[in-house]
Amino acid sequence: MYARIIIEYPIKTLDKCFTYAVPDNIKEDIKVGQKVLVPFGKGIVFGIVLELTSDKPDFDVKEVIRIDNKDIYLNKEQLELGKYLQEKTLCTLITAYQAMLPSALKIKEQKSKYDKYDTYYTLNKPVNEIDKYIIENERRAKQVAILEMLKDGDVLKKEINSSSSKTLEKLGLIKEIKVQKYRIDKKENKVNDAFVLNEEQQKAYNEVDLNNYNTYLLEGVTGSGKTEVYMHLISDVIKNGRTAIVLVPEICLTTQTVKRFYDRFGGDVAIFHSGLTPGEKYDEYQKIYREEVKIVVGTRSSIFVPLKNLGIIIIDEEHSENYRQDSNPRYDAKDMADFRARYNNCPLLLSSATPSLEAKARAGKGVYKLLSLKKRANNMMLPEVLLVDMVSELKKGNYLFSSVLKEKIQKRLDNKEQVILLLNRRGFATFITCSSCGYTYKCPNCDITLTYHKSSNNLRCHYCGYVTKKDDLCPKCHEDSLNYLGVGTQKVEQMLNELYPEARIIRMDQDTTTKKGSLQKIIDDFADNKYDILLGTQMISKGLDFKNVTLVGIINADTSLNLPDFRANEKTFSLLYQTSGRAGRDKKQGEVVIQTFNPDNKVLNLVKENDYDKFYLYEMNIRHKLKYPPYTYITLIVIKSKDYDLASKTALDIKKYLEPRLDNKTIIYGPTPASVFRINNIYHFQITIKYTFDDKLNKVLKELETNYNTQSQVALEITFNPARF
DNA sequence: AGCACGCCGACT
DNA sequence: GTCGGCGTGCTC
Repeated sequence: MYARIIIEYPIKTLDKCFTYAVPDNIKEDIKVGQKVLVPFGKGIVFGIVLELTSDKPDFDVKEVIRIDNKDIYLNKEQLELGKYLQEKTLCTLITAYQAMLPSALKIKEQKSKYDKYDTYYTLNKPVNEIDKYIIENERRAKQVAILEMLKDGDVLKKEINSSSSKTLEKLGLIKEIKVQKYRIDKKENKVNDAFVLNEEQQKAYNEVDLNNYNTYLLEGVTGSGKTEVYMHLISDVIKNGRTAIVLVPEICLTTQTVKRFYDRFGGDVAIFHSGLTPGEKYDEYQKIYREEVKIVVGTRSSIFVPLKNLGIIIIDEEHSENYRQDSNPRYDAKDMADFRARYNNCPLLLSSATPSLEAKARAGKGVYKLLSLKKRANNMMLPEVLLVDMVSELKKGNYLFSSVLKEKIQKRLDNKEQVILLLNRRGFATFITCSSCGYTYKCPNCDITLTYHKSSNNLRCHYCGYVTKKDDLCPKCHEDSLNYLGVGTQKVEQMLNELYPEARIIRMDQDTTTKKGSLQKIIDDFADNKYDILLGTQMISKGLDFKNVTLVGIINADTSLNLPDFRANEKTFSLLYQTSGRAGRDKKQGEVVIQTFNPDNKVLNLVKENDYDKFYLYEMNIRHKLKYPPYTYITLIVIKSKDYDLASKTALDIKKYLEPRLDNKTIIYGPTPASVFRINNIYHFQITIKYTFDDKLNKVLKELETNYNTQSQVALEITFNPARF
């Protein structure tokens, strides 16, 4: 028998099968999808078996050394999904398979053993013998107590470990056993079927055909109870003996959503997100392999879990950029979900209050089936939105907070209600500029404006980590005119403290949430009313459900509008609309204050109207005129090199290479310096390809990669459908 | 990725 | 004359 194997090195030239002989001693155990150890060149490497065959090759072969772990392997569906991923993103096959596995199972040398065990004591003799011993040794109270306990069931060794237990062990009456312990253990199954869907939810639920592949777009206003619809569908799927995957953007996971799934489905649920340790992920994976769980709730990479017989895939907050991975392999979890839904002939449900224009357009064309929830589940009105003109506020001397917002915050504090404040800081951070000569600090490696950190009085590059200290005088003109420009959450927090010394304020941003569990703690504390004001960046916009929040303030609505990105409007609308949706989720009516320097801006006014459909039509019109997605597709090629001339020359060469080979309706833009031109002294050029239909593209780009990506001084990076550029 | 083979510059 | 630079090519 021979095995066709791909090996662990993610190199274009090794992206093919190598044939090895299978020795007799592992013939019985070897399976397609397994991780094996093989000799390769001078050394020994890991690989994955892709095919087993009896055909003798016409060249000499080496033998497979051993199977790495016969219980862990990629199943047939995963193997095919990996090939699809390779095809979609032009990565190597091994890269695709690596991406599908949690770090503990990756195809490489494993540093540690991940299985975790608890040691228990258990009876080692029949009960009548034990009873006999108890009667004969009545006065040995401790020993008797232990035996009586063990008669009722095994007990953790550490709870009863003593000289008495050791004696009993020596006598052979009791013994130790090891039981694998899951790091996350949710045994209790508090199935709560009591929740009844309202009319709209019921209608959406009825529309979903669980027995066939179809893609649905569930468009539901904030607070309309989309999760309840998922739960009911999943409940049916499980009753039919099938399984479910629910994808959520990172932030939603640490929050109430997961709790709701546990409350509803208990031990049937496994979770996956970046906050888990490798050991925890390993354990969750074990539960799936052993078919102990039926539902996986997790972030992007959870789409690869080896759940068998999928009955539904749900993608919550469908519009989120987080479903696209922006490092290799640059896949879109939605594509992967589509593959798996087809493979398992089950529905794919995309869901959002502000669907991506792509999804909404497909729903409009009937490619997706549209389900809508227009009312909030509690029948509350959507919050009332107020736009405040900051130009005139600035004249009154109100820099960060308008008088309206200040007044409304005070009112909430008086009423013991809570406030959420959003600091929209995308592409906008605290930086230092000289008001005399205009000097700004930039990173010497990356051409990026350095961000000022007040606590350490230094400046940092957020791309490469470069740090320098702030001067007292401007390094260029030597005037004492170095000022802050832009605001960070720390600055806003400081101002809030001055304005409302009695208010309890909690900040939620990168700085305060990096530690494991700290995000969860902030959310829990705020939900418990331990704070009055939650101040945060974009991360507060999604999925959070605090009943006592009646006011949402958006401090600077404009920053994301000015992004150099064709999706700036879409991102802004989604961010503001979703953030507004955090207000008034219970019995009290919510209010939203949006501060802007462009009060006439169309997008902001559509947020004010709470009207996604109008926004959709408005934005589609722009996209149509400018030939942007969803009317076209975009593919981005980034050319990177330490050598400026080489990078720019290669970029030009590539353009010349592509022009005659692509469809003549396809447009090639560039090369231009990439939005971040220099990172860590590596120069970035980019070429943008815009097309509606080009069946040659994938093939041509594949050839391009093989032709150009072998030069070690230049690297190519191809992204289909980039989230941003 | 690693390693070997191979053809041109400054050195004990 | 040799040591060693890293460019090209191969690994079942």
